[in-house]
Amino acid sequence: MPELPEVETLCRQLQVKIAGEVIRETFVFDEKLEEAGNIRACVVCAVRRLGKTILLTLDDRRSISIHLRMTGRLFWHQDGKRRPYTRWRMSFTDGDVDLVDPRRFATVRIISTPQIIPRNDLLANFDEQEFFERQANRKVNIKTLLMNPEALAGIGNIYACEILYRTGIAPYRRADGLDGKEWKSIFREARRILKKGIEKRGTSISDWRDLYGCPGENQKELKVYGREDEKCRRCGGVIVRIKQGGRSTFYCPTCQR
DNA sequence: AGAACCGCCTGCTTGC
DNA sequence: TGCAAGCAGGCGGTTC
Repeated sequence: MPELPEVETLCRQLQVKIAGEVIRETFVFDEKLEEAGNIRACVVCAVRRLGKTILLTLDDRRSISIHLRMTGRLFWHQDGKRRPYTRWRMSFTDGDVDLVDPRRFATVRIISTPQIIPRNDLLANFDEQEFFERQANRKVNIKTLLMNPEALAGIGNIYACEILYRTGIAPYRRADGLDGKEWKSIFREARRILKKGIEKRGTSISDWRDLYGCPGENQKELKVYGREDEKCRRCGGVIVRIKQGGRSTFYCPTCQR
């Protein structure tokens, strides 16, 4: 599933491919995405990432806001064909960008270009002070907080598990029980892991593919996610899986306290 | 106010 | 083998 590194990978590829280009037309193949039709002859001025949202700024003060949720993918092609589960299309002079999404969770909205950029993105203009004021004293468990898009942008289940493993913090710890040193290590490791994920062009554990259909390489870097009952690479203990807020959390009970 | 839970979706896995 | 039930999960909305 696309998280920050996957979306960043797509944005970089889109930047090269469509920034400055004209959207000739958009096509809707799923009535849920109806509002994303009728874009005609608009220039894509900029490609930006806001957390896991892809923002295409147009030349008419509007933006196309794309969120891939679980199984959404963007796919560049020049054959004009419609692959299975294609829900929406942007047509350019020399090719198309298709939204392919089997489960139909992905959203495409046409919005006024936002002027205020949130400051909860660890890889952008992160506001640490605001984070401590508004998030660090909450009673939720740290795993759930890491995944909360209001608290931190772009971190989903896979990267949340990996970040906590690398910091040695148990996922069930309450956010308000963490000390300054632990928060520091969360920020540091989160940045490191997310950057690594971008370098590796994302985690293709299930169906993630980039704009050209290529898998990423980051799945080889995973230490806990999807490794229930397997050995911890650090201590040799067994990785366990628990449920938090309806979602699977993987962690090492020995290394994470 | 803030934490927990629900619903949207559908392909894949599991169990009988 | 075949079919139904269960599972996966981001996140906005609702409920507790």
